[in-house]
Amino acid sequence: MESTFSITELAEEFEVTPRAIRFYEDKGLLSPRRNGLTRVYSHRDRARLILILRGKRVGFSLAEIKEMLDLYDVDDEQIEQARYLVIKSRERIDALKEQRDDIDQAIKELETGCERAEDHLRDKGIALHDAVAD
Amino acid sequence: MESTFSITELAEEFEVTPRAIRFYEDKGLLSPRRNGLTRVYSHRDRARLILILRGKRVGFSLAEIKEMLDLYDVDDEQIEQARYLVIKSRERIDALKEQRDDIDQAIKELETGCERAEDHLRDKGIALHDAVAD
DNA sequence: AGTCAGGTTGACGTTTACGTCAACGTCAAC
DNA sequence: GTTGACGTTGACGTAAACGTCAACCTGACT
Repeated sequence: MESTFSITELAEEFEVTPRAIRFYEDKGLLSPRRNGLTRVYSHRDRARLILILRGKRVGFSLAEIKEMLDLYDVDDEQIEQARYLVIKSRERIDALKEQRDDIDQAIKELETGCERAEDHLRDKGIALHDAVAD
Repeated sequence: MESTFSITELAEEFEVTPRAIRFYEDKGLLSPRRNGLTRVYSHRDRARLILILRGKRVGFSLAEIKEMLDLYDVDDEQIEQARYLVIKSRERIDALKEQRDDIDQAIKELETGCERAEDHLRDKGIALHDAVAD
């Protein structure tokens, strides 16, 4: 079990490009050690990357993720960090629920329009089953 | 009941900016008549605008909306248009459902992380109710 | 010596749907 | 005759998160 990682190792493991990882560093989310110029990632760096990607999955911006990670560093007992995380998570959950409602609404609209179009087709000629995309 | 509209009238009615409406024209989604330079919108133009905004609401790109509108024009009995609409709508519905699943997944992840953080806070000191954002 | 795999730093390009000027026209009202 | 409301056309700016070069270095193998 290796104790350090190269940029492409991490990139492949998590299916992101090296460019993306460097980008996160640029934005202050990562700061791996260097061997000369080459980046060398510790397990801690790897853990941070996991947190970054998890944050992205649930819709946080890189800026928000950075704030959380920064708190995680400064805050010894992670009290502020935990509090911030709770607040932000609740905000995000609310936003996501709204987004989900919007999606449900959109699906309804689409289904209505779809049925109307199908009726129209049935009227003019029955060729619905031929409706395969090119 | 007026039979034509100015750009700001439409903009206000549908709560978009004139800039947006001109943008749609630029992209070929609208082509109002002109009185000199000034744009004059008919009921038909207004109807198209409604379709554009509905399309946007359900997540179609302007390019996709344009394709539908173009078909609507060419296609006399709207057969191709209806078929295209059905296909695209189904695609969109599928994509939206996936998106909704992603959101549900994200909410779950957030709730888990949230609970963990709350436990941590409860461990260290009870100050959860003070956790109001600034 | 050559050359390849892997790494590096800029720096500009991409996407979408507009926002935000600037500089100008025009028509009616005062 | 000038003010004001409303309109016009460019043209550049914006957001986020990278993609995509170019030009370079460096150590290992052949």
